[in-house]
Order: sequence, then structure tokens, then C-alpha cells
Amino acid sequence: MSDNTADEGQVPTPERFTQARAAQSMAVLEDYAEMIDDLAQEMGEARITDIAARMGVTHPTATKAVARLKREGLAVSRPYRGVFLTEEGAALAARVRMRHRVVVDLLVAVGVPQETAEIDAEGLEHHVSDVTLKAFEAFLARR
Amino acid sequence: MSDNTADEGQVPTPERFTQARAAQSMAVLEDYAEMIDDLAQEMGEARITDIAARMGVTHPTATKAVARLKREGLAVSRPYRGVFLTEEGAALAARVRMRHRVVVDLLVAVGVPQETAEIDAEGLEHHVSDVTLKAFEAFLARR
DNA sequence: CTTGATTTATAGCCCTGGCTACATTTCTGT
DNA sequence: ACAGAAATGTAGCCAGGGCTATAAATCAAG
Repeated sequence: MSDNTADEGQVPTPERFTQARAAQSMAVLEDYAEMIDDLAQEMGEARITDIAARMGVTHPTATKAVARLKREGLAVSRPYRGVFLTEEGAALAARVRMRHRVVVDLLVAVGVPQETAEIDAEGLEHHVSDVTLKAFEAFLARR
Repeated sequence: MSDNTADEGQVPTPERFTQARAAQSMAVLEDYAEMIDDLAQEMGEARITDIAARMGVTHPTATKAVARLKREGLAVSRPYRGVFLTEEGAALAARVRMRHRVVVDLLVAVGVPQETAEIDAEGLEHHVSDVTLKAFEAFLARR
């Protein structure tokens, strides 16, 4: 415990929690966007059943999530047909995938086993800010 | 389990998401437990108003969260009186605080600015598994 | 001791993200 | 072509975590 301007046992400010909650509300969108992108690349299109299976939820749950993606302009679909990302959705998926990779690499770099890194990253990634992501990249680059 | 060890940046398994969702459902409990512990140390007791203010929510929201803590056996309180952690709740708070500190230290150690580290850690910490935490501690120790 | 301010409780609403059950549509194989 | 299988849609339920509005209790002065 040395180098602390303000003490280490610092009391969190309300904003921190507010921010964490905001990040959380994006998490589902991010996960589904990435998954749809995965499936599109793998199978040509993302079907609700496959999305649901991969996300570990039932298909009505996946349908709801896709509905939200559509509402947010991140995906499009026609009844009984596959789901496709909009440009914006694809861009989000790309950012998410990149961030995920960096997070996993960082974890591995500091000694976390690969498999654990993959698992933890799934929850962690949504809370990694741009500043932190940049720091991770810099750390990975200079070692 | 017996996953494929071959592919690295490959398709996430459903279990990862299931696990991330489970971690998320603990997050609120953890945050409130820690906050109640903070306030107990600071002011002798944790009042609903103070909890709410610190968490950045309205008091009915804090009341609900405390109700859940009580239901889970992590806290006790009598009407119109302060909230107190049970032994179990205090133990949780202690673990959470320790983990939070380690996460912040790790972030700072890899180059994340202190303030950013504090903010991101608030969301991150709930998804750091024991294995990863141990790895973080080892990394911090050997540098 | 009474009154007004503060604190806590409660009711009721919204949205999200799970679920099951059931209806409908599409796909597939004979 | 058509029947059965598979996929998708939809309805309705639950819990969680936000909120506002209102009621009740406690606290602090005067």
C-alpha cells in the first residue's frame, strides 16, 4: 500500500455504480451481436435456434433479445427467417470481438490459464472501458 | 467439458454465458454487502438513505436490495432501523473488498490510470473468478 | 410536548431477461 | 404432395432492479 494519493480503501462514488449498471445494460446487446456475427460467418446466417443454443437460453429468450437488437437498429429479420446485423450491428460486433480478444490476451499475459481467461472474459469484457482497453493493448505490446 | 483445446479465438460455449449471468446475479448482493460494511465502519450503522445515496439509487430501490440481502441471510434489520450484515454477509463483504483491491491494483500495474481502474473495477470485479484472482495476486507479487 | 423535517416503508408501474406452453410456419423425406 | 419434424412466433408467468408517489414512523427543535 504505498503510492496512493487518496487512500486505497476509497469509498466508491455513486457514479461508479451508475456506470457499471449502464455497461451491464449493453452487455446483452453486445453478446448477441457478436454471436449473430459468428453464426453469419460460420453458417451464412444466424438462425434463432442456433443463437439460443449458443447463448445457453431457450429460443423465446433469444427472440426477445433479437427484438431488442432490431429495436436498437443493430439487426434486421423477417418472420421465420434468419437474423442479420445492420452495418451498425456489425461494427459493434467487430469492436466487441476485438475487445474480447484483448481481454483474453491480457489475462493470459498476467498468468491466467487460457480456459479460465476465456470464461472470465465473457463477463469482464463488458466493463472494460476504452481507456483500460488501450492500456491493455499497450501492456501487451511492450512485453 | 472436454472442450476443443485447438482453437483459440473460437466460438464461446453456452456455459460461459450461463456463468456470466450467474456472476451478474450476485453482483448487486456483493455491492450492497460491501457498501453496508463500509457504512457500518464509517458511521457505526448503515442507514437506507445513506446506502441509496452511495449506490446512486433511490431509497425504495435500496430497500428492495436490502430485502433481498435479508432473504439470502446476508443482512438483518428492524423496521425504521439501520441495516446490519450477518456473519455471512460480513464475510462476503470482506471477500468482495479484497477482490476489488486486487483488481484495482492489477489494472494499475498493467498501466490503467488509478481513477479509471477504480471505475472499471466496479463492474469488472464481479466476474473475476478465484483462479483469475489468484493469478492476479501472483502477478502483483512477482513484480 | 408538539410540530415540522427527515427517514423509512409501501404500493404500483416499467423494462429486461429468464422460463413453459402452445400455435403456426417452414422444411424434409418418402 | 403431404405428413411429420423442426423452427419460429406468441402469450403469459416470474424475479430482479430501476422509478415515482404517498403514507407512516422517527427525530430534532422550539
